[in-house]
Amino acid sequence: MSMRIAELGRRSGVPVPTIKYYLREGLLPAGELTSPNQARYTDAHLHRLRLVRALVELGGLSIAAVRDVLGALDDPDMSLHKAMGTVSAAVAPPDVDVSDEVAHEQARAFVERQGWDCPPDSYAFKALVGVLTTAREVGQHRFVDLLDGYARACAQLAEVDLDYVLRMASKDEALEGVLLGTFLGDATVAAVRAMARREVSERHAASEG
Amino acid sequence: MSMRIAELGRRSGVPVPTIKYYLREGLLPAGELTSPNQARYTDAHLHRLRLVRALVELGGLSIAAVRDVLGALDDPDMSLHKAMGTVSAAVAPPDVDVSDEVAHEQARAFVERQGWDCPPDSYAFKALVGVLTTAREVGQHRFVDLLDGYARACAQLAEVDLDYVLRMASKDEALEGVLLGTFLGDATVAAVRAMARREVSERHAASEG
DNA sequence: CTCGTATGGATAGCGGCACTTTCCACTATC
DNA sequence: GATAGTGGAAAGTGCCGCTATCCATACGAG
Repeated sequence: MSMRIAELGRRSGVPVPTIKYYLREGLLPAGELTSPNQARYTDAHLHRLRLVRALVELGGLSIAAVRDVLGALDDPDMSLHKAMGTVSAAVAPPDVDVSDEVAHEQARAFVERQGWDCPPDSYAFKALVGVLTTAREVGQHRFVDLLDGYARACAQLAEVDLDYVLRMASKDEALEGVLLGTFLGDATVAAVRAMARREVSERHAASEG
Repeated sequence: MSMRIAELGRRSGVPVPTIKYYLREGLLPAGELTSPNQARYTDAHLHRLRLVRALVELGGLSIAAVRDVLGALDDPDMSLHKAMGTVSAAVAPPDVDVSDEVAHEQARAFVERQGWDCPPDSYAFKALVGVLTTAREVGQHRFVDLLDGYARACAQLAEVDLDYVLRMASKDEALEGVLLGTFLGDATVAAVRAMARREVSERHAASEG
């Protein structure tokens, strides 16, 4: 279905000037020009626009990060594996301090213990080192002991995620599934974790007396 | 140990003007005045300052949100339960759209299925509705099917977290543990999840051929 | 005692970012 | 032919997390 910019705005809930801004920033492909100052937009534009908003609002990504992620999505040579890396890069805070030797060693030992193959220059590894560094700085010296418990739960999460992606019909769909799965998944885990913690703590309080 | 503002800055790595800014914003209690323009700061200030940086940098909280969270920490009447609510509120994006009836029903049914007691006006519930709404908007209609799998993993995470907090000696320590556990935990889960996903997808690729 | 440096406190300024506003010549539509 | 909408460019806005500048005063080495 074809539409003009006003309808695109109405159907997405995004103000027209903002859509123009996204077009300018390359987050949205230009519409098909029918005359020098008239263009038509399709459902694909609407879909992409909703995707942008989801990344910005739910994922909290900057405009530049959204551009990177969408670029990966549009790249025909993009594998699922590489796409995950791009997403990790986009989510990661720009400056993680990786200089803490102890935290680095804790992370390395953890990865080894799990028998995982995660290179120290990957974003995931750096992110973990950053967290462990922070934990040490704020005096949570036992925090590192939680990692193995977390790993078991996360492995379970990964199985669930993989199953979801494998049900996708096309590669393009799977790519978008991975991308969204990461953001939606992180947000979902945060929410469900809060619910579960509440539940577990109440159960504990009840059993105490 | 007692120090002046320059040393506080040096030991925390935070510029002195920024510390002054935090003092102004009420994120850090004033030092003890020894004369009209001289004050002394203690290790408690240093600890608090590191906490603030962790919340800002790792948790991505705004200054106002940090103030709320720290206020909860300082409140002598604060229970672990209430503290969790405050933290959830601080992490939550300010404006979640909860008007999607279908998403709301999906969330309600999920909570009921789990046998959980999570009121629809809690931040966790609203956050989940927001995620499900977004999932629907971007066309991930099967995303809701992941919830039960996530719930099992999150329950496991919650057990691990609870165990960690129960080992804390004092209530104050436990409060700070809960607070930091939420932020550190979310960041850790994101990082470990990325590692695990990578691992699972590689294992799958290997078994395929 | 002196003099350079540091301090607390107040006020103003800055840079980045995600939009918004304004303008224009032009076009579709009523 | 009047009115509203359009693509495109450029400048402006508001917020936020600092950062810079000042000042009267206080410390601390010599």
